Order: sequence, then C-alpha cells, then structure tokens
Amino acid sequence: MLRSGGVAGGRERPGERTIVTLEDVARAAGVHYSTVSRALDPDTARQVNVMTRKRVQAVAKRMGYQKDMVASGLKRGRTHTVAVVVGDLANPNVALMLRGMSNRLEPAGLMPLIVDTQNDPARLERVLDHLLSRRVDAVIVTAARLSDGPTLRRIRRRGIPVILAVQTVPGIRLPAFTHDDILGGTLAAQHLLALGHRRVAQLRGPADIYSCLQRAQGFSQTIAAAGATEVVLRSSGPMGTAEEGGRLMAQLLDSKRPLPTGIFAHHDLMALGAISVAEERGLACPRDFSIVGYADLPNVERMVPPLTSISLAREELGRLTADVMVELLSSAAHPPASRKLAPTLVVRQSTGPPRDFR
Amino acid sequence: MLRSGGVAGGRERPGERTIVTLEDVARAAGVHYSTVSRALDPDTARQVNVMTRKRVQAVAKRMGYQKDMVASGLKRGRTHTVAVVVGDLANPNVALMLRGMSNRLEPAGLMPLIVDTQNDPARLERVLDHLLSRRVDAVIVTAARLSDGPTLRRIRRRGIPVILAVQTVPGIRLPAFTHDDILGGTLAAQHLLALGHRRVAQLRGPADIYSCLQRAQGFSQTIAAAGATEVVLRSSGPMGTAEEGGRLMAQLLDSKRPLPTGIFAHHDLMALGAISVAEERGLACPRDFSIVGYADLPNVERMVPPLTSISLAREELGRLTADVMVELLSSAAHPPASRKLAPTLVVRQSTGPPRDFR
DNA sequence: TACGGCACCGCAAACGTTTGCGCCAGTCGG
DNA sequence: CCGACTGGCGCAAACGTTTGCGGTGCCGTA
Repeated sequence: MLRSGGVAGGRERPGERTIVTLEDVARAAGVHYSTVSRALDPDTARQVNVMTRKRVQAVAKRMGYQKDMVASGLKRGRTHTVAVVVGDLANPNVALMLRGMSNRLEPAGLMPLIVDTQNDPARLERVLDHLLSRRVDAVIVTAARLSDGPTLRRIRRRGIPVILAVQTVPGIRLPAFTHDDILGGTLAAQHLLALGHRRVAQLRGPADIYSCLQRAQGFSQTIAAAGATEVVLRSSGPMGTAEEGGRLMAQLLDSKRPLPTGIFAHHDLMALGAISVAEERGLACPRDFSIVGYADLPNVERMVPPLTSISLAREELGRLTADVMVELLSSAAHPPASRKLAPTLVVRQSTGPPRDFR
Repeated sequence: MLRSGGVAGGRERPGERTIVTLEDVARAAGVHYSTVSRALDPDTARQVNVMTRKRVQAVAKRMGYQKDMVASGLKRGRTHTVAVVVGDLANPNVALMLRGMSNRLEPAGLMPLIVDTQNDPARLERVLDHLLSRRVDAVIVTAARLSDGPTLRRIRRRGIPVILAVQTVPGIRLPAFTHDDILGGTLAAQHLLALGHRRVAQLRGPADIYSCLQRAQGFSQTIAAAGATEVVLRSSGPMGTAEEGGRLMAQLLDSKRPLPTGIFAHHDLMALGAISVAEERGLACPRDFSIVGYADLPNVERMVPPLTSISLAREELGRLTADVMVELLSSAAHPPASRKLAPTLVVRQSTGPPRDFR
C-alpha cells in the first residue's frame, strides 16, 4: 500500500488511489462481474444481450472504469508492450526512427518500452533479462553489434519474438529491417568517381557494427572496380563521433602519401570532425578535398559546407518495423521476411571535382 | 499457430514460451512456494533459514527463475514503471534529457515508459488515461502547455504522483524541474546590451508554452530597464522551427522600420531560419545583425556562423528529476520542492557589436 | 514435566481479469 | 407436449506473486 502525506507533493491524498474494478461496475449495474468483462471487450461483447451491454457500458463509462492492464496481462499472458532496445537515445537517427515506430505501435494498442544500452554490449544482456521479467510481448533490437549474436539467439530461445532493426548480425535467423548499406557505400563511391576522383580514402566506423562493414564493402568494391586507389582508416572508437573523424583525418594528413582527393566518412559527424581538422591545417573542404558523409543528420545542410551525405529513411524504417511487429503479434501468421530500405545520395557542397580537374 | 522450423521467423517454436514459476522452483527445492518467494526477496530473505535460503537461491538460479513483474505488480500494486511524457522524441533536447533520466531510473529498478504526444495537447489526455490503465507508479510530464493545467490536475486527483519537467504551468501545485528561463532571457538581453545594441527584436515561441513566456519576460524586462527599444514578433506556429524563425525574420525585414541590430530567438532553429532568410536578402549575420539562439542544440557550433546561444543543462535536468522521483517513490517522505537550473550563455560568432559601433 | 518463546515454514487468501463450463428460461421442430 | 437447442448470464478456477496467520518443532526455564 502506498502511504502518506503530501501537501503540494506530486500526490493527492494518498490511499485514495481509488481504482474502479469490474466488481464495482457489476454491483452498480446489477450483473455479475464476468458479464461486465464480456460487455466491455469488443471481442466478447456479442455474448451479452444488447440491452444489458449498453447499460453496463454506460455505467462503466460513468464510473470511469479503466481496464487494469496489469491484471489483464497476468491472465492473458500478453502485456501489449514491446521493448525497443536502442544504442543511444540522444542519437538523432534513433530518435527519428523511434518516432516512426511509436506512431505505428500506439494505434495498435502496443506500448513501446524504450531502453537505452548506452552502446554497451554488456548492458544488452542485463536489459533483455529485465525485459523478459516484465513479460514484454516482443523485442525490437536496434543496436545489435556483431558480438551480440549469442545473446540474441538466447532471447529467441526463450520463445519471444525478436526483430532486428537498423543493425543486423550476419547469419542470424531473425527478421531484420535495415538500410541497404552496401548500396549506401556504393552511392558514395559512384558519386566521387563521377566527379573524377581517383585517389580516395575511407574513414570507417567501428568494426563490430555490421552496417559499417557493409558500407565499407559497397564503397571499396565500387572503387576497386573502377581501378581507383583507396586508403582505409579504421576507427577504434565508440561510435561515429566528430572526435573520431578528426583523429582519422589527422592520421591521413600526417601520412607521407599525398592527400586523397575524395573521402568517404561513415558518419556525418565523422565528416564534420574531419573537415574541422583539415581546416585547422589550412585545407578547405570542397576546394582541397571532397567528403561524403553518412546518415544525413538533421540540420547538416546548415553546416559549413553543407554536407553531401547518404540519406536514410529513418522514420520509414521505424514505421516498417512497427508494422511488421503489429502483424506478427496480431495474426501470428507467417514469419516476416527481412527487408532493406534503399538510401539516397544527397549532393550538397562538400563534394566537387578534384583540384587537378579544374 | 505458427509454424516453425523457425526459418527466418521471429520466434522459436511457439507455445514453448516456458516460464519458470515459484512453484516450479519450490518443487525442485522441496519447499513451499511461499518460502521460495521469501527466500528470493532481499527484504524477507532473513525470514527463512540460511541453509534452505541458499539452497532455494541456488535452485532458482539453476532453473533460470525470473520474477514475473506482472504478477508482482498486480499483487503489490506497484509496477516499478514511471511514465515519461514528451512532446517530441526527435527533439535533441528531450532526447538528452531522457538519457539523463533513464540513467538514474534504471539503477533504481524503475523503467521509464516513454510516450510521445507529438506536441498535440489532445493526445496528452488520451495518453495519460492509457498510462493509468497500465498502472504506472508515477508520471513525469515534460511537455506541458499552459492549457494542460486541468488535465494535469485531473491526473493528480487520481492519486498518482505527477512531476513536471522542462515545462511547467503557473499556479499548479505540482513539483516542477525546469530551466530558469527568465534568467535565460536576461542573459541574452545582457549580452546584446553589453555589445552595444540599442534596437533589438525578439522572435518569440508559441504563447502557450510557459518557458517562452519566461524567456520573453526576462529579455524584455532587461531591455526595458536599459532603456533600449524592442520589437516583438510572435510565432503562431507549432514549435521553435527554422521555418517559423524565417517567417518572423521576413516580417521584420519587410517592416518599414530599420532592422534592429540585435535579435533574440527563442530557439536555435528559429535563429538559423532567420539567418537563412536574412542571407537570402544579402544580409550577413554578425556583420549586419547579431542573433542569440536558445537551447544550444548539438552541433550548433558547427553552423555558419557558430551560434551564440543559451545553453541548458539537459542531461542534468533529467537526472535531477529522476533522482527526485526515485526518492518520492521509495521513501515516500516529504513532497519534493521544485527547482530551477540556471542556463548559461555560450558566446560564439553570431553576435558582435552593432555596425555603427565599428 | 509443563510451558512460554522463538525460528522456520506451510496454508490460503488476496490482487483484477479472463474464460470454460454449466444452469436456466425460452423457443422451436417434431 | 416433449426433447433439443440456444442466448444470456453466473460460477469459479485460473494467471504468478505476496503476505498475514497459524502450526510445527525446538530450546530454555520453572
């Protein structure tokens, strides 16, 4: 029981947390509470006479009855809650995707339970256990690292539906809704090649993120096929941060080789960090080198220079994933198939022809 | 039911969602399940003999027992869930605050249930009903509009603790954790005055958001006290968007009066939109006019020009609110007192002395 | 030996829903 | 007029925990 005393506290008089139960309504309506339960559930409402049904519904409404989802969840074994595991809530990409997801889940009566792993793989396991204990109906994992495979399989073995979004893990038998990052890398490469760049560099994101491997693959393949030369720098840092981009750019500038004219950064922030470092050394972005970012962060078009980037359909990915989840939980039909969303290239002013072309 | 063979399906063999109950553990340990319950709850563990306790705990661990929080919630009346109502998940400000909040709630065993109202006041009511039905232990509302007062009072009358964060409503008797927006407005005004601006403008945010009223009050008071002249433009739009900022700036430019040399925008995005519009008409930002933003959005320092802005302690606000919530739910002591966090001015390059000073 | 006290543990009643079952009163076909 | 059926509803058993109460043993003291 809750206790006591609050003046201007967050609570009104405690204890008077007056909840209206089926039994209360039943008494007021002069029927058994099982009848009330049936009358209020659309699926069973036709089992009760239309007159009593109307009456019960009226009484319930008047008394402000609200089904206790906790009790219902216990009885039915369905909590109408789906957990959404994200790597970092503050990442604009995930925020947008979450919005798309919420917009679809809520009308379907599903509540997203958003948990943040802080990009800490160890937390994923703890968090998933906690979620299972809360009896969520399903889990959407948007922050899977390559090393998370065993954990994910373990969860699935618990008999709970798991869907991956944004990130996936190769070889895992789970439906995944991702961006086509190979295509993303390819688009970046094609763009640089089309501008005439023949010496390019790649600033790669963390190696345990599958989508970074994909981006790298798409990019390198396309570059190699065109016979251009590529130098690859690998980030060991946490995520695609500006600091990491700056660090890699510094490496590039410090090397003996001539600076590549075209650069592909695995993240917009990395690109921005790289540009900053270059500018400190007197290099200007579209003039001395071109750079393509990734993820098309909000407001990146207002930066200097406005960043050419690979744009991802984030909200749509969220919506798509949610749609599939709703389908999976309601009809329990065939298992969903994975899908990839095609990114697009957005050309702005951080890319141009290489200097020796002019 | 679904088929299995579990090809790419989200589930393993269906139906075998095998959950281990107290009774299962009890059977395996040769005790009554009430004993298991006691042995596993730290609060009651000392009621059971240390030997049986150890044994039961070992068996429970071996069998992978996990308390069913749904059943526990039904029995105890506490779900260890707090709802967090936000206006827009994609807003970087709220994302950061949520991160701070989650970081404090989760270690305390509380799960944030994040719901997005899409800045639609009508949704607030629906959403709150839904949350009550899920028996959340408390609610944190971060998106309150002035018109939401009655709704908030209604919820509090339901006997559930409510805490406001970021936004508050004047005269409401609920603890609120906000930024000191009067101070924010004052800082902006002082900065412009100190630079020598005597004709200033204010691009105001929506009038039903209390913090915008506060910003306006702090700013106007300070300007008036210095004897400078101010022109105020009111946004009718939804939120502090770039479009809205551009629209107000256009109004300002279209008016007969000479352009004010110093501008205070209620939001960074409004400031950016205003700058864009001005540049389209051949005006440059620190040269022809100065502008101060608000909220210090991430990466705003990488814009052109890097924006002078009022910086808010977002994560800290989240942490603070969460701390108070944890306190409130655990000790049930005195009701918490409201607090305001002081914002700071971050001077970058969108402000400088007025032209006639040079 | 009797008895109060204590530590430990089992019993069973909740919490608020859902739902299979069965009862009752009509209705209908034969 | 009887049996079968049906629509409408009540009964009660779950779902998995928590927890007040009481019952066992066992100890120590009188």
